Amino acid sequence: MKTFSEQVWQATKRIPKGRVATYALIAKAIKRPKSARAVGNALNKNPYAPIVPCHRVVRSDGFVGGFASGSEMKIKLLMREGVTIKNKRVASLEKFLYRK
DNA sequence: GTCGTGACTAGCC
DNA sequence: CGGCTAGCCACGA
Repeated sequence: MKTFSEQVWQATKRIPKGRVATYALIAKAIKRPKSARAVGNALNKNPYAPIVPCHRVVRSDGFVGGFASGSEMKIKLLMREGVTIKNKRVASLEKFLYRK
């Protein structure tokens, strides 16, 4: 058990390619269902940029919030992995949502 | 030890 | 349906 942030990064790393997860989902995965905000904070500071697929984490409404590297880049990456993005939002989020 | 901030969410109007 | 408000949490100053 390390810092909250590290748990977030680990949870994010296990997201399979072609799938996405929401901040709330990550928060729940690390036993902190109400820390969705803190989750976003952790990813923002994430020192494992190339290791942690933070681009696979979106908001609960499927909207691709802001990203350290730019939302546009993330969207491009997601689409490349097979995720459909529409107007900066994940189309059929439930379809691509990663469920444990 | 307290305050302010942010990649959030759900509820209300 | 769209916009706004309040509640949450972790972290740095």
